[in-house]
Amino acid sequence: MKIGELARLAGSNVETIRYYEREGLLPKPGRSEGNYRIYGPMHLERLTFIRHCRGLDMTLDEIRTLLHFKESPEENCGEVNRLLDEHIGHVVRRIGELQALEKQLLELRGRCPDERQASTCGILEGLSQSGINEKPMENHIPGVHGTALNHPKEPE
Amino acid sequence: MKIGELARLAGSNVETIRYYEREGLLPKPGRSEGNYRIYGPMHLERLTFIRHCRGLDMTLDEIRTLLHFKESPEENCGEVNRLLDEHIGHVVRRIGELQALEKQLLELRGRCPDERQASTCGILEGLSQSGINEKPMENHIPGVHGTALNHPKEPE
DNA sequence: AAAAACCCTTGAGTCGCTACAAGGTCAAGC
DNA sequence: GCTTGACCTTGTAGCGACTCAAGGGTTTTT
Repeated sequence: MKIGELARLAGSNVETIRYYEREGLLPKPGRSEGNYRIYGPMHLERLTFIRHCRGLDMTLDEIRTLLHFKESPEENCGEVNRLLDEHIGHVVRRIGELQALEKQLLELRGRCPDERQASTCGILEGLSQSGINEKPMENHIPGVHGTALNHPKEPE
Repeated sequence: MKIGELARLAGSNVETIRYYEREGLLPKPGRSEGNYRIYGPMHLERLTFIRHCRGLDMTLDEIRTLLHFKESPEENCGEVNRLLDEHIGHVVRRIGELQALEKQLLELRGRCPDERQASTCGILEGLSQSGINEKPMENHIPGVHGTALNHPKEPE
């Protein structure tokens, strides 16, 4: 199958597949006469695996590790377990951080219950004051904006 | 005051301040004879405001909007309230997503309670199967890895 | 045979910074 | 007066995980 079909089947998109190839996550497929990438079922399985992992918010590096174990069935999977435990720890910590953030935001929101002149808006006032705790973040779970799974865009 | 002192007072760092200036979030300060940026108290207040907002995981675009209202005290602050409500919505949604993610990860982890050969590891097996829901994410709150507030690095 | 749809490569852009390089400026100490 | 070292300047490259655009070639459909 060609790259477009693979993308459809895996719910991915074409650029992402080529990106994974560049990154060494997907093996380079064979080429057709016209220099098109030709994929087989194992490519689909591997891509699906990767997308599942990304769906679980793992980094490409973590996924690389997991793929290594998939390819070395005789090895001990203890590291897989550890990787997952650590990842779960990140998620749990991130949830806690976001809950603290939510509390702060709700408190801030409460300072301006109605619409008024910006000069007397309690929210803007609150943001100018101190007391907002900045917390260091040493894990790899992003903040509030962004980076979700990117899905192939819907036809319009 | 010069940029280094401003950075210290705001708990930011020098490069970030110059970056905000380039991005139009901080007004260009005056310059000294030696072409140094010279800041006043209002710059400090403004930078502090920005850092607070970043501490609440707002994007620079959202912050731009809020700054606009700070500068137009006669305007109605309804949009400020809406912006905050929307932002809270993002956070709440993201928490829900991460909780679902945690559940999935725990389930997955349960499939391999001990260390064994990778070929029989229930985790790797689970990741190869379908059934992992990829959810579209239209808000701007990142997933599990990364993007926290960047803090000036500690002296070692 | 022509048009549409697909594919190719290359390179740049996204966000919010961080960090480095190469150099200019300035106050203090010897 | 000269060096040291802190501070400043501009400019550039890098992070992660893609995404998109330009400018072609190939295949499929009409």
